Amino acid sequence: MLITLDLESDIPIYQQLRDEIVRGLAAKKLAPEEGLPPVRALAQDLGINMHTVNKAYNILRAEGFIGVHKRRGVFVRRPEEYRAEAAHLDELKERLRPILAELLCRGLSAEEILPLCRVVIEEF
Amino acid sequence: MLITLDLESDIPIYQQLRDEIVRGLAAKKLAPEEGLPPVRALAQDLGINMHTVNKAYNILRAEGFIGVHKRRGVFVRRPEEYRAEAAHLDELKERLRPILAELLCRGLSAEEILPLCRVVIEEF
DNA sequence: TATCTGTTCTACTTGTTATAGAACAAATTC
DNA sequence: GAATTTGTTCTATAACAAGTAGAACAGATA
Repeated sequence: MLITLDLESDIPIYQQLRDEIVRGLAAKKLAPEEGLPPVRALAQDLGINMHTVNKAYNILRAEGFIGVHKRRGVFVRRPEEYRAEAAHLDELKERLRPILAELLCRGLSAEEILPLCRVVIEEF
Repeated sequence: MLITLDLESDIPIYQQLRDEIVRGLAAKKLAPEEGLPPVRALAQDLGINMHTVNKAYNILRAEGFIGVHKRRGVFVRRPEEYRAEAAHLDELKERLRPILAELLCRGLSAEEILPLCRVVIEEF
């Protein structure tokens, strides 16, 4: 799976890495039980620090997306294990709100925004 | 217009304030040409520092939403002056992507996600 | 036993966030 | 003209986050 980072971005590297892996899950480019690279190897690959990769992995684990075995390393959990619950939906709606607000007040209608969302979804 | 801030949040105060004002625009609770409170008064009202308000105002101005007169203060620009252009749409799609990806990989289909977006839009 | 895994620890640098106070320039009001 | 109100700019400080670095640890496995 290809991971792209922008080291110039004002989005933290660990956040970008976390987002890229979630994107891989959405696009089904990461299968359940599949192993992710060791923190040291991935850090080397991406040209970043081991601790930065570790931070991304820890967030993903806290979010339920991955699990950790000592020695076997990090692996993707099964989708049943991180299905959306009410709390997730609330938090995701909170994060959607400011973006949708900006689209609205920049003159787009709901009938223009929803197809735009569909396009983004279908790009995965 | 009511502005709510969460000083405990990990989202910076100036960002929350900026988002609240954009939300006010989306909800049409802020009319074009309407004046916003002076930085000192709003800071006092919200219990935050003047420079924090000023930072939010500067972001909003850079984004085209507000204008500044010396002495008359800060005012809302007309919607024609900040209509979405291609660059805006690209940036907003980028910001939507990780959220929609998370909804997808947590098991929601496009047919569940789009109505959810509609609900958020209709709450303004 | 040796090795590979994530984890934890200290340490340091850099940049961001938020606060504070002072002073400035422009525009308006008296 | 003088005083006032506006955003702006400056210096300063404290707290925190991000990223890097190196070392050491504990568990699992070959």
